[in-house]
Amino acid sequence: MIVLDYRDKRPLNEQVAEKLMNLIAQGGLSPGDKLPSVRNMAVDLSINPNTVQRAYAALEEKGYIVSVTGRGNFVSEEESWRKNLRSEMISEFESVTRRVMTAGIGKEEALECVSRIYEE
Amino acid sequence: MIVLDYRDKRPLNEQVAEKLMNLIAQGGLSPGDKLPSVRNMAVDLSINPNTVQRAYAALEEKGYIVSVTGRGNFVSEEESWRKNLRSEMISEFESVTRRVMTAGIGKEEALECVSRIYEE
DNA sequence: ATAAGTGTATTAAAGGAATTAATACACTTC
DNA sequence: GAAGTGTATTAATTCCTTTAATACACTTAT
Repeated sequence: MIVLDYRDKRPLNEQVAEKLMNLIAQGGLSPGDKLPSVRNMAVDLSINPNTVQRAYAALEEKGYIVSVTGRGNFVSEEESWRKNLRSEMISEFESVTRRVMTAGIGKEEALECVSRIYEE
Repeated sequence: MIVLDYRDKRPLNEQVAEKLMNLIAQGGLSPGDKLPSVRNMAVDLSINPNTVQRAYAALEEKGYIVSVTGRGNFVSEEESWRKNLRSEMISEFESVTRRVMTAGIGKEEALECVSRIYEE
């Protein structure tokens, strides 16, 4: 389902959470879908169950999933995270755009770059 | 000259290097300018000289500054880092744009966002 | 009802990376 | 020569992540 990148220096729990979040955002996991159990995911990734648990807890806090004791973890309905995701993404996009501008990259070049990515 | 953000979880040396790099890229420090000495900067930020030294070493490796034993650290001529800065910025911009696209934000909205930032 | 599978919580140990600390040395400027 | 500079080294400390080993409450299936 997901693959860890051990060159990535960030904590494993953050990495797991981010990869699952991306999967959810991209529709690889749909609302209502059941995620692998904490223990299974741990075996799958060869990491500790506690680490998976932290990743899941972070996802639940952000509204991406819902945890139900005894049943499992399930992808939330879209309404609960779509808006949040949008504003987070846009905010980050604006911030990077400002730095790009400051670094001396022209407006035209920036616009072309965006267009190019969207055409890929 | 710069201010540390202790909510930022990244290492201090990286943070110092990045903030100085931004200052240089934005013209807050011009080619030839002398940076605070390792020891003075350490006192200024209330951190260890070794940490400052690491930040300066990273900046020198990327060509932003030149270190001269006995004299100090000086901002490099622009040619030595402008190209590098451009490619790094563009690479980061592309990466964020992909994520923005993945998150379901449309091309038009992204383009408008860029335009808006550049008009500010 | 019982067993297996689930989320959650707790405590302890281990490991690694960043930071501090204390020096030392070579060089430049005054 | 003294003071200020960059650089290097080694050790200790501190903090965070991860692992490990359990335990408990709940749900599902048999």
